[in-house]
Parts: sequence; structure tokens; C-alpha cells
Amino acid sequence: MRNFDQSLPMLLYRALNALMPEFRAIFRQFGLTERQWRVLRVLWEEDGRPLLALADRTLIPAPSLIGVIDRLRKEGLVERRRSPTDRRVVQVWLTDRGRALQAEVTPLVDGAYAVFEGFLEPEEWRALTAMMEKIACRANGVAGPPAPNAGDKK
Amino acid sequence: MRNFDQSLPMLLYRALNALMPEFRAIFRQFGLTERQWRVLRVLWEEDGRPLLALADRTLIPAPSLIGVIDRLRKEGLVERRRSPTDRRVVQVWLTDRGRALQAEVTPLVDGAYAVFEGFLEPEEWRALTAMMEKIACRANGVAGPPAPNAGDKK
DNA sequence: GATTTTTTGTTAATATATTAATTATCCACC
DNA sequence: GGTGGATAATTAATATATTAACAAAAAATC
Repeated sequence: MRNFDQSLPMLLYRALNALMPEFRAIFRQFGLTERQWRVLRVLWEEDGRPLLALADRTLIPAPSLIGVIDRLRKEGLVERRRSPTDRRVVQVWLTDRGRALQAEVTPLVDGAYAVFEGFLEPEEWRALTAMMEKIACRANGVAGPPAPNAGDKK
Repeated sequence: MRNFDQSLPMLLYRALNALMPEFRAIFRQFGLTERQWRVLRVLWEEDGRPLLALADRTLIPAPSLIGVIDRLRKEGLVERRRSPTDRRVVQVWLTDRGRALQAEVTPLVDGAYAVFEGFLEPEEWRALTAMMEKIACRANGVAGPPAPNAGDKK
């Protein structure tokens, strides 16, 4: 049985456990949860995204995202509209209030990032980023479904 | 506004999102959830731990842990006993079935670890471990409560 | 040794994760 | 132009996270 505390998942969990309360404290000042912020963060960059696109980008599973967006809607920060070209697609659009929030929240969040950035040297950041992406990329293939275009249709 | 996808939290979340389904598929074969496994994993190393000690070690918040342990108890894998020396403390003990599970689950989990271990070079692992611990350590102090023994009592 | 403080565990309320199943629409093909 | 398969969103059921508040026992303090 390997060392539990030094296992990759626990290392990552511990780092997140240390980092996120700082960010959540910021979000809470604006009545936002972490996931609500993530949705807004993506919409600020590109408004009107389909729900599944948001799910991919925010890493929030689609069934959870339904609820997250519904609460944002009740707060008057976003609204949902059916795509005119594909009626299956639900697009999520910022309201004026949702858009206005960006200018208030972003400086605080960037400030927190800046503090954490100082924890590692620039080359460490580059190495860390590369390693995380290597892991995410390779792990996805380990036991995923067989490549959808693998040749044997039915 | 900084790059969202390359931010430290999203990098860590993406890596975990890629890694954990593999492990959860193993746990599910034994009717275990990820958190239930984490509790067992710690007890296999040191049985009879108090609840708060388990919370620290598994990174499961105490209120969640109550439920996790209760479900493990209903499955007949652990039992709860009050400490004879300090009646506040609830100790969690493995049952025979809980202990027996170790031999079945561990080989599969270690196999998965071994696969992931191949994703990075040994020095990369060392660097990664060091960086994660540095982050976890330093982040904990950023906005924590003022040191409890800071001198001004009341 | 009664009062205050701390520690340990628990409950409550709301938000979310995870997995599977379901619905509505679109798309390709015959 | 109807039919089967794929895609986008949703619902359902169970498990867990997060935060705050709370109860009970132990420790510290006066």
C-alpha cells in the first residue's frame, strides 16, 4: 500500500483545500459561490455560450450546471434563451447586472492570484502547468470510451 | 483579467477530473464511493482513529464525514465507539469485513497509481510534490485567523 | 470547585457532485 | 419524408461540500 498523503490526488486536494477558501471569501462578498463565479468568469469572456460549452469550460457537470445557472437567474445575473438556429441549445446570457459585476469582482480575484503567484518561481509555474496538462491529457485516454471514430460502426 | 484555464485552481481541477474517474470505477466495484474509500484507507493504516483525526487525514470536512461514516456503518464496514478515556471522542473501528476489503481493493488501486506514475519522470514527481506542499503550506497562512496565541486575549 | 473556555462531535440549510435515465430536437440515410 | 441514431438539455436519486449554529464533555482559570 503506497503512501496515501503523497499520492497525486491527495497532493492536489490539499493544495486546493489551502487555496480555495481565500477565493471563496472574495466571492461571498458578492453573494456568489465558487461555481457561480466560474460561470460568470467564462461569460465575461464570451457571452451567450450554450450550456454544454459552459460545462466544459467551467468543469461543472451539466446536471449541476442546471442548478447553478438557475440560481444565477433568480439573482438576476444571467438569463437563458433558446438558440434560434438549434432549438435544443440553451444559451446563457449576462444581464446588465451580471456584466457590471465583473468590474467589482475581478480586481479582488486578480489580487489573490497575484499573491499565490509569488509562491513559486516563474520556471516552477511553467513546469507545473506543463505537468498538470500532461496528466490531464494522458489520464483522459487511460480508460475512456473507445475512440468514437475507431472504424467499427456497430 | 488573467487567463482562466491556466489558473492554478483550474489546472488542479482539470488534472483531478482526468484522474479520479479511473479510481472511482475501481471503488464502485466494491460498492464504495471515493470518500468512503479514503476513510477505509486511513483506518487500514491505523484503526480506531477519532473522527476529527479522520477528517484531517482524509480532507473530508467533519460534517460530511458524519454521513460518510454512517453509510459505512450501515454497510457493516466500520463501527463507532466512544473513547473510554474522553467521552467526547468518537473512535471509528473497522469490522472484520472492513478489514478484509483491504486485500481486495488495494491491488487494483495500486495498479492505477502505477499507471499514472508513468506519466511523469521521477524528478518531475519530486518537483511536483515539493511545489504542491509549498503551495498548501504557504496558502494556509494567507488569510487564516490571527494566530491564536497572538498576545491579545480579550 | 464553580465559571469560563476549548475541544469534539453533531445538526441544519443550502449548494453541488455523480450516475443513470428521459425528453426534445436535429441529422443522416434510405 | 419517415425512421433510427446522435446531440443538448433536463430530471431523478443518492452522496457530499460548505457554513453556521449548537450540544456535551473536558480543561483551564480564578
